[in-house]
Amino acid sequence: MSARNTDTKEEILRIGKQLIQFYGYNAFSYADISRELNVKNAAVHYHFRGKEDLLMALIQNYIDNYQLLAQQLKASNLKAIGKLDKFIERYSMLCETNSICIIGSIASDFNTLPNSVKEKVTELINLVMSLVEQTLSEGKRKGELAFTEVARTQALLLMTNLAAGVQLARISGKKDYEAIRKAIIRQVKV
Amino acid sequence: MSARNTDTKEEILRIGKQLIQFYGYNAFSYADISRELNVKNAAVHYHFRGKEDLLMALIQNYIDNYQLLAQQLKASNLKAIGKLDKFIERYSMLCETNSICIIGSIASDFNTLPNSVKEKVTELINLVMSLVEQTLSEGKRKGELAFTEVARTQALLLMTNLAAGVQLARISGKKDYEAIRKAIIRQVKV
DNA sequence: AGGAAAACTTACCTATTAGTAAGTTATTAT
DNA sequence: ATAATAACTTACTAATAGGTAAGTTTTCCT
Repeated sequence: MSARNTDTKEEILRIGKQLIQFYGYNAFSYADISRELNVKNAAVHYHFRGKEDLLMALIQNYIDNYQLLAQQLKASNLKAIGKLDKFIERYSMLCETNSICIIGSIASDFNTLPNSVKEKVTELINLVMSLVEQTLSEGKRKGELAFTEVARTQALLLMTNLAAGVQLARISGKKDYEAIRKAIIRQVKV
Repeated sequence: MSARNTDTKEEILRIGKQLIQFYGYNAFSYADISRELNVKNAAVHYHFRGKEDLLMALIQNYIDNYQLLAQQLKASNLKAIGKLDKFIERYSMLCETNSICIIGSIASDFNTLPNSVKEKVTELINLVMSLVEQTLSEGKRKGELAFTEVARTQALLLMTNLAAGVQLARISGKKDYEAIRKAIIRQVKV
């Protein structure tokens, strides 16, 4: 038999993330994951009892990841624009692969999800929103950014531009995403 | 037997639209429709051979609807802000029922759809985008609106704010949508 | 009134989905 | 070395999905 893969669990998460961002939560199955990993679907169930548990772990992964980003940005000596760039870059990468952000993907399927997942998504949204909002308001305070809306509203505008930007890019092309990306920066530049 | 319903086809479209906006394309089945209509699922297949055909008809419905709106706005003597309001109102109504726009819903499932549907969605997007873009540029020309981006980019920003706005509202609440809606207007007001 | 066409129902089918119970193999700790 | 545990596979479910063929009922047209 082939050598045992000790990080199947992480591989499942990696593939699950890819699938949800490319096809959507209700459009992929455990069979898709097990096929790509060359294991049986029961192996996926071993690591994540049900699809709901996998989704929960996936969202938690995102939360951990954004918490890490928040720390890194705090520790860095980047200006506000640089910090926003680091954030926006993630969406640009999604766009490259015709994928959409997990928040947008889940938002579409939101009404089919159990409450536990809904709450976890809310946690993720709150984290991302406060990261963007703080970056914006701190940047404004330091004179590195300029905008007229309150920081929270400006963060909402920025977030929705990005989230729907990658969605739209799938349909009408990547140039539209690029136009949005540049306009976002112009909106907050001094 | 009960009286025959002669507009089953339109009812199917109505319910299908509701389901796709509330649950998403890959999360509803013909059984959901037939149950609500008190017919058998074969009856749904009689009117729309397959799910793909139903989706096509649904998108065509939207196209017709937006073409009508474009005509109505052209024929009206509303100012640009008033025209935008008519457009935005549609999203506000979606938000009220925890629904999202069909474009956002389909964008999430885009990579699972056959090419015929993809092309039809592109047609819809182009129509909506040109409606918004024209309203914006005409408003600017008449001095009723003011913004610094080119009209096409401003339309992209507005569209993405709305599309993701209703998505976000599902998760973080309707107040966020309201904040976005008001900010959109401020962005283009003279 | 009678026939054609429309609008269904009945009764299937096949594929897939999420999931489980029980057994097997490999790894680790003692 | 061995027992426990982790990481699987084998071999199933039951439910649902999307779909079809053939028959029945209703409506429309003449």
